[in-house]
Amino acid sequence: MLTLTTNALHTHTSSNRVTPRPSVAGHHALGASLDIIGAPMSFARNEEIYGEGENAEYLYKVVSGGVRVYKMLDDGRRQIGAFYLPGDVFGLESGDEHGSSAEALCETRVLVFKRSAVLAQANRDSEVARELWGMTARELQRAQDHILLLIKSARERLASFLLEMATRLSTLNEVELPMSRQDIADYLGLTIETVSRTLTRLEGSSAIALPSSRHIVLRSRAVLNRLDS
Amino acid sequence: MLTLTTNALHTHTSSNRVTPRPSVAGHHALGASLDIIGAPMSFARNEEIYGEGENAEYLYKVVSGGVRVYKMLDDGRRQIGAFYLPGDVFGLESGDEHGSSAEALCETRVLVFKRSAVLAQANRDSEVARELWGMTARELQRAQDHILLLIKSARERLASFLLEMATRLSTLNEVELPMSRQDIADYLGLTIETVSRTLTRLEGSSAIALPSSRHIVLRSRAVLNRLDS
DNA sequence: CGACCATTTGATATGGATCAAGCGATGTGG
DNA sequence: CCACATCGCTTGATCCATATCAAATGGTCG
Repeated sequence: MLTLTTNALHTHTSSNRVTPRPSVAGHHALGASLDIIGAPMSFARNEEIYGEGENAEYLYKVVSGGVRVYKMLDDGRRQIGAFYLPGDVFGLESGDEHGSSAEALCETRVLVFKRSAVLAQANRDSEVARELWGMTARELQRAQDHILLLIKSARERLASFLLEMATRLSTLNEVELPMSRQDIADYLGLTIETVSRTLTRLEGSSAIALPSSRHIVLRSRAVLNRLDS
Repeated sequence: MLTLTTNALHTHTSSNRVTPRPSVAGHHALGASLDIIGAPMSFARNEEIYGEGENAEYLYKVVSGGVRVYKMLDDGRRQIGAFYLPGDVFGLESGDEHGSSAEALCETRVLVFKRSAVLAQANRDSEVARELWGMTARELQRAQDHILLLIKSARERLASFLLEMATRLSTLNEVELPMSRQDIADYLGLTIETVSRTLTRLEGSSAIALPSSRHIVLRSRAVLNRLDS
């Protein structure tokens, strides 16, 4: 397996607060692959990590917080293609430039890796190459699931979304959402009002509870799974 | 570059009419990669090429005709994830089983390749491995564009669709669609009636002409591009 | 406390879905 | 060769889910 681990310091393209850390010895070669070392870095809520069209010089792994990756349409509509949560790798493009923009959902720490270093490693080690391919394939899988989401009703989209978040945040029945209603709306292809109303109705049917707007309790996975369609 | 060419005979998993052909000597190693040989095969309109969940033993390249790849939701809704046209490769999955089903849009000829052979080749030749990764990346790109499509209005979706088809069929201003209105609807996340009405309206605004239902003339790319949003 | 931002709630509008019928092309059996 | 069934597509009438516009509420931070 390819493991992208903490470490070392590294300069990033822009004027961002880099938070270097002492080298941790805990990275190790695993099977045929070699770990690659990343520089820790922090982003404030809504801070841009990279922009669409920029040179894809780096690759990122979320340590804490969360990231939205999105595209804008000329008229201002925004489509969030994916959310990345702790443990997720993002920014891996096959072309030389980013096809989307990325921003931090909230105070977020990531590890930054030089794309060229990773690609060089892949050239030497076919296990690493396979792993990179696998990452792209999983992204494809995710995109295809997203397409399937977008043909469902608002209720179904929200149910799917909540179940997905619970799984990815690996919390059993409680979700602490790192993103706003607007982010959810732009991910699900809905308006903020529809998201809000739909959540309220899900609460009404006691599928979920909403102790606070970002904190959601999945009361009945059975119901949500059924709605998930 | 990895080139998947005609050739050889090969048995396919199921009882399909295989149309073997004499070996053509015209495959050649290109750069670091070696060509791989595929068996020609034909499928009738609406014939299944593979089903969701089946073992992904083969990989396909369209020679003529067209293919739809789709997923079904439990309640019968169908989402077409992609259309494949002459020159396109499909059926390449990272996992061992197909995530979608594939069917011929019309009488279709393909070349069939053993997945295991292609993967073995990729192991030997990192150029081939890179090419496979690139194919997956292009699929991802396509899926992301598809997501963007699904948040647009019906008119925009149709405009984008027609422009895409014209490009992919590499016809300047005329498109001979290989797929039905229902296929288009399931690709665009609309109903057949909306597709039909929207095309009629596009004709009304002289953005297109409809000499016959499958034959569409792009009268004004300017208008279509604008609608494309 | 007051300003600001995120979220909810309400009233109304609308694009696309649904239900239903008609139409033209294609094919089949008598 | 025609009568009729079938299929794919279009068109019409109506309905409904979600968008839009607008305002109220609540939570957070200086």
